[in-house]
Amino acid sequence: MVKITDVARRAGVSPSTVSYVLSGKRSISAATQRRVEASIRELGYRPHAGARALASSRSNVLALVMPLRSGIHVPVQMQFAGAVATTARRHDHDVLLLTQEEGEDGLRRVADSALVDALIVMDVQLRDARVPLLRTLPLPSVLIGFPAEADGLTCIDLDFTATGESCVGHLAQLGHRCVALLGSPPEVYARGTGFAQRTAAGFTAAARRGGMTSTVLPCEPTRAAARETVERLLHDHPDLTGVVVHNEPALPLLMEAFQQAGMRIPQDLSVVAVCPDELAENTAVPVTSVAIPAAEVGERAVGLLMDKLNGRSVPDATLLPPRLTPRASTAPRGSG
Amino acid sequence: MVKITDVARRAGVSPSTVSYVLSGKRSISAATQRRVEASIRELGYRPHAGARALASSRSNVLALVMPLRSGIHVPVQMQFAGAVATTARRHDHDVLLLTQEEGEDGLRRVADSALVDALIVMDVQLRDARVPLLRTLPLPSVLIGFPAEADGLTCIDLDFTATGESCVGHLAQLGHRCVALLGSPPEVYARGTGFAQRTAAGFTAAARRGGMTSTVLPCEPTRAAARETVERLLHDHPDLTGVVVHNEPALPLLMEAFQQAGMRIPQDLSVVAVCPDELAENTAVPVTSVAIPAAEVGERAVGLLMDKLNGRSVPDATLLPPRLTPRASTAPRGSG
DNA sequence: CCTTCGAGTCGAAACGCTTCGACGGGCGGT
DNA sequence: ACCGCCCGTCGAAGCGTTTCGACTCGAAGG
Repeated sequence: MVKITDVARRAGVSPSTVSYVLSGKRSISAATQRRVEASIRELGYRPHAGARALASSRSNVLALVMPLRSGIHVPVQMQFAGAVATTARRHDHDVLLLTQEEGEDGLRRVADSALVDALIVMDVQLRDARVPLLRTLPLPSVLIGFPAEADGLTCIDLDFTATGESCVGHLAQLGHRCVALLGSPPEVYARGTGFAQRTAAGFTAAARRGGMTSTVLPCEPTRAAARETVERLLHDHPDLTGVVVHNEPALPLLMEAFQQAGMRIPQDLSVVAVCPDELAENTAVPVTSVAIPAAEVGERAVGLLMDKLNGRSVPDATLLPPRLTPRASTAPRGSG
Repeated sequence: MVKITDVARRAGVSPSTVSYVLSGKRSISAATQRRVEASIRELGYRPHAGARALASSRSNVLALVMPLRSGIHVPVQMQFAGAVATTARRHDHDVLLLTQEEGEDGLRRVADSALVDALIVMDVQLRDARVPLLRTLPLPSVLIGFPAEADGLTCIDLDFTATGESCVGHLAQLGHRCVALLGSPPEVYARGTGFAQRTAAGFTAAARRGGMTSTVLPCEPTRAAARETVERLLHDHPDLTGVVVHNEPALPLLMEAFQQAGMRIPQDLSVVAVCPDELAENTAVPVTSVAIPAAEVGERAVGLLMDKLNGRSVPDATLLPPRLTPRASTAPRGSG
């Protein structure tokens, strides 16, 4: 293994000088800098991560806590993780993957052992057991999603309230008066998952403001559940003309169920979804949708964390505005 | 921060004794052991990961290299990653997430800097640029998938050749004589992805052995591509009665396209898929399928790595046998 | 009864890096 | 011409573990 002393000897300087070239924490003459860099390159030197962490009490690793719970859409999570990983690298950090298998102890473990410098916590619940723990840990963290009590924590997410509102707004503009939200499986609501509840809240509030009739129904992502949900919905609300679907895997199933129930899309029923564009573009009828900007959330989350690590102050809450893309699944009421 | 000297003092022993209690590398009297463990517990001691890595030249972290390429099914990857993470923890290791963004340099970086002890490399191509590099690295590694030249490397995967054969076998048993394989998008074949090619090889060989007519066609996971592929297939092979689909996102699209082309499943056409059970059970007609045992692959991969790290010898190749689950999408030929 | 051995413990030397204080030499200000 | 400063560099002291010999017992073996 080539170490800093080897680099130093070859460049004719002391190890500390090499270190300063690497970190830029003291000024170094251009000539020395060049020699040291050449030496590093020629020897293929890489600082030993452990030694560095020990001496500097900075590991340059951040933990990504992915619960991998049921009922959440995996591709979105993955897109997010990918963005976190590549953005972290851009800031010279690596990413340690933590699943919820370990629970809160896992967080404490990596924090106490100084394995990581900071935490990114995904899939935050409204009453999340990890949140009080995060408050006590000496490490900076960023949450994806908002717990009920978010004060003092740095959180970021798509603005799901505005998302719900924006979907309703779109339908309202097209003249729809009776709308429904078909959401995540019941377990997701039961867990108190913020994004599900916020979408529902925004949806309901906007519908009420617009004087529209509205319902919210959870839905399992199975063919049978989709059919049953649709039947119940149409039975209870015969004048329904618009739905918002916030449940990726169920979206195609629900659309099919509506069509089999005799509702043509968009002639009889307008559909808006909260889902990735890729999915929205590949359903039987391309779906008007609001995408979750997973990549942007991931990037910004890392950015926030870096700011905190570097002592810069950051906003407590970052809400990304929804962007609705109209497609073929929505049309003015009565256009059939 | 509480350190090993604190623990030692409180237990009335030397730091080295604490270390030996922790590692079990020397025998310690039961009494001492108890006192040390109590001390650890009471102080909430966690060894500093960096210091440990420096002194022992073992970081207890392994790298998971996930390319995040296009055309591969994300949920399966994720299931795999989850299994790796939890299994690694069971062996007292953590997992560092590496995307392909960094390319081969990323591998070299984490290896040279001693950030990780070992590598798990996913989505291996037949001619993979990372493979020669892995040979030169001093770190043990396990590949998920098989490159063209696998000698000297430890690889594990579902036996895709047998999978292709098994699907054909199932169709043959039902009396089908003209079959097709609808596979991954062309880009996946173009990259020389082992699993795609092996399934095709097994499929074709088994069909030939059985005296069946067979075709292999790639397919993009879009509605339009699915329709076009199906039309072409039915035009070129009017006597087609069985298909194997090895392309998760395209599966529902293809089934729909077949039905719209007038082929009822399973009366006119039997369909076998290579996909997760969850997907197979939620298509319009539940699909006979071979699932990719992602969790098992992940677990075994970590197991192999641990064996290598501990100097145990391991088999070069591990091929998991396919398990075909019959469902409603396959029936004897001419049963309609 | 003396030697030998192993079990149990300790002290000290790494491990490879960062960082702090110090130092020499050139420069500008007076 | 002198003082004080800042720039660039160095040496040495850590950072918290692990691990290697060495040491002390008490027990087993001759």
